[in-house]
Amino acid sequence: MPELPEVEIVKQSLNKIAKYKTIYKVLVNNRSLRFRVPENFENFLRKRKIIKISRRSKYVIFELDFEKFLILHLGMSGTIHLLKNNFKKNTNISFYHKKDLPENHNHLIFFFNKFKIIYNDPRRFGFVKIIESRSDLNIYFSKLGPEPFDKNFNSNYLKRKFKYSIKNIKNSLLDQTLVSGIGNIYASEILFRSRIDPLKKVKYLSIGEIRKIITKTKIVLNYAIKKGGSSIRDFKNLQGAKGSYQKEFKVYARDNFSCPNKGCKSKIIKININQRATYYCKKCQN
DNA sequence: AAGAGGCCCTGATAGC
DNA sequence: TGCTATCAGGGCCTCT
Repeated sequence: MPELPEVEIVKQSLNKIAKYKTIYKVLVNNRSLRFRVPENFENFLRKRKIIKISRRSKYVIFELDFEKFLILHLGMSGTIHLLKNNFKKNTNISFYHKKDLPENHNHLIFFFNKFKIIYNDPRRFGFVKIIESRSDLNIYFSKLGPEPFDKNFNSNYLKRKFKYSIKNIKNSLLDQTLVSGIGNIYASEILFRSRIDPLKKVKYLSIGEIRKIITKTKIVLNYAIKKGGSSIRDFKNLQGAKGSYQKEFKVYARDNFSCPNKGCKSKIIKININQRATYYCKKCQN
């Protein structure tokens, strides 16, 4: 489910709610997430204060007191839900009503004084991890490439990385060690707006094409954040409102629709690149 | 050592 | 309707 924009929305919502709050209890209903939730998870988090919530790539990072960290990855189908202990109207933040919570797969519940944060994940590709120090946190993320908005994600960097690589550009955009945070939806959207064939080998990209990819990446991701993320199946913000960026999709899941470029009479086609659906216009992207 | 493919898992949908 | 097959937004691991 979640790519960088969706995780960013989750992070922003969590900060509004849980910043400076203390977790007083954790309940683990199911330890079999992507990685097994450790036996000491509940005890470790009990009575810890959250200093702030941040994001790196598609990971949510809870910074706790005494320089400890909790990392959360939502995998393909993870969602976060807020539940107020005593639901009241007229509060300045709207909470999930209990009836809107999914019935199953509520694997983790974090109890706060006035609310609960619930981690739900049908496919269980998501995971949590405790990190014991800031240096361990840096080590954990050391293999990730730059954030798309980072100044290190620039044309010199990509030129160097692409010079001898025979990989296609679609797959390269999904490579988290090259640039972190882009997933399968936004990869197709970025390449359409850059007018580049997703199958093109990166060593053959011109400097102009490389610059275009960088610019369009920032534009697409930024705009998606502004629109509250994409809700293909089930992505909602923590208050249960859906994002709306899926309405802006030019190609993703739009096979057999007409190409949205003015004057182009081609249809959007769907192909598989390394087992992942890829959508593009053969006429505009080459 | 880069790059491709398998695999973890449940649920929604399509096709018969 | 009810079965089976396919596919879904991620990333780790293994093999070549």
